[in-house]
Amino acid sequence: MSRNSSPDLQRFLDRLTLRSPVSQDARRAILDLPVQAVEVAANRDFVHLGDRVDHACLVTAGLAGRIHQDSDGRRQITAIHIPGDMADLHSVVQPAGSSALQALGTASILRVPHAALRRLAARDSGVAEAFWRDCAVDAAILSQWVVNVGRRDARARTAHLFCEMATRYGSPTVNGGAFRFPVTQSHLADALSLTPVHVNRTLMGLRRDRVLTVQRQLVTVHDWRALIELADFDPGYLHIARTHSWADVAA
Amino acid sequence: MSRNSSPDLQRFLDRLTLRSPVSQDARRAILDLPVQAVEVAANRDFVHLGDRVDHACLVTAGLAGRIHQDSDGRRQITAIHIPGDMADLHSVVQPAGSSALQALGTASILRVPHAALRRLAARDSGVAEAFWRDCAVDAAILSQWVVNVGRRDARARTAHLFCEMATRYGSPTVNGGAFRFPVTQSHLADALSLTPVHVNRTLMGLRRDRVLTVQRQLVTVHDWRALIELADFDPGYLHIARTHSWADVAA
DNA sequence: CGCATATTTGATAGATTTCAATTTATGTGG
DNA sequence: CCACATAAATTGAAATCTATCAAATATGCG
Repeated sequence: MSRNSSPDLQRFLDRLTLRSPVSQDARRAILDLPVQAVEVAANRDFVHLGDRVDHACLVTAGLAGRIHQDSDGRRQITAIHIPGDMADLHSVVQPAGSSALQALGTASILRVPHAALRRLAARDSGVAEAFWRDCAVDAAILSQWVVNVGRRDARARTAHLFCEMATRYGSPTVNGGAFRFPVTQSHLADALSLTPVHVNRTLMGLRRDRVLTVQRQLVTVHDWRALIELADFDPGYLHIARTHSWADVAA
Repeated sequence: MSRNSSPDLQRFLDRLTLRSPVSQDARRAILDLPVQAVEVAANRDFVHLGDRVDHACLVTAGLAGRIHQDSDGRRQITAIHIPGDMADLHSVVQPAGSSALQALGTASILRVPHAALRRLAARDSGVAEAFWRDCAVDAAILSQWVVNVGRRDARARTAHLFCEMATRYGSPTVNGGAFRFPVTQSHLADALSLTPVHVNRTLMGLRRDRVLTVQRQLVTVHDWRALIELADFDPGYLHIARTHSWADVAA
């Protein structure tokens, strides 16, 4: 277990600070958190179904998905985590998970012991609140996924996922409308509750209509306005306070 | 704003205690929480979309639903809360909601000021953890809803909702397989991402096959084993520690 | 180059929606 | 207690979206 004020912990702290005030002491403590680096091969679980874990997983590279699987083998991804996300911060208060975490493509993880996180939260109620708040945002995202999967057709659903991911990645402000999103169409199908075949057709439709293109793992949005309109997307639930930039884009 | 050690706060405390250890001091403090009672007419929002609230809502009678509505007017319920649930405990750390809370049928609510809840959580890290944990369970339920809506057909989906609600109500242990669930088929449709017409047909199918009957607002389960099997239901995610009784039923 | 994985294509089947109408419950005032 | 108004549940037929199955093509990688 190493202690390193790595850029990875810094990124986690930045994410936290985006939504909650964090004291100077707490910042230092977070950057000093003990961590253990783990590399995970593509489509490998790094938290298994039913495991009782004693650490949370900070994604530092690649993507992590929360995977549910029913007894007939049907898969459903209920969350996608990007670098800087603590994929299972909630495990601090609920170590026995009812789902697995899997690398979508190769991924790098930093294990952070629950003990250290708890100690931090117990000592500083501001940190406890910040952690709780981040979990609340994850829950808000989950609500949107229910709406997405439940009430939008394949096209709108797909558009909405791309809107969400773009916003979380910091696009379009960052790269002028393109962002790397290293998932396969099968992963998308698992996240969108569609079949891979239908994802393919939906993506082709979006390309045909000059809304966006997905090539390799690069998503290029040609028409943000159309995409947002299609998805009926309102970024408020992400609490990223970047709404203004969206307004710019959609204006 | 009255202070009453009402049975309603007691029920909330019981729910909390089910999942987290709560100190004697904290128990007293919770029962002493200031509250304001509100009656809500059927299908009326008591927390409006976009509202910034300064209190959380404890359901004391009836049912509360978290409602999302897209720009085309399609409705989706993303959570159903029963008496004893704090329907928006997360609002303590995230007062600006992206969804509304609505009474499904007439409901009674107790408003609990955020200020009082925060004060409690800040003073006692055990309480903070208990609150956080309850939110984590709500999120786990939400995950299951994504799976439900995304990957199960109408019949399994409906069965799963009834399993969840039965477990949360404390059935089948309590009433030998029957529980009051005062929602209309339209409400069910909104929760299950189906049309009211299809909910109706699905319920009739379940009745025909002697799995369960819904009459008025009473759900009577005739064949728990079949229901659980249909739903592919595993109650672990609810963290109610009542699994043993399910085993009895399903044995 | 050749294998494994990912994407694309076509045809058909099925589940659920949609629309429109009817019947049945539920509650209320006379 | 009945008559009425309203909401809820039920029914039928047609339309639509998405799944399923099977196969072909493309792509990445050793």
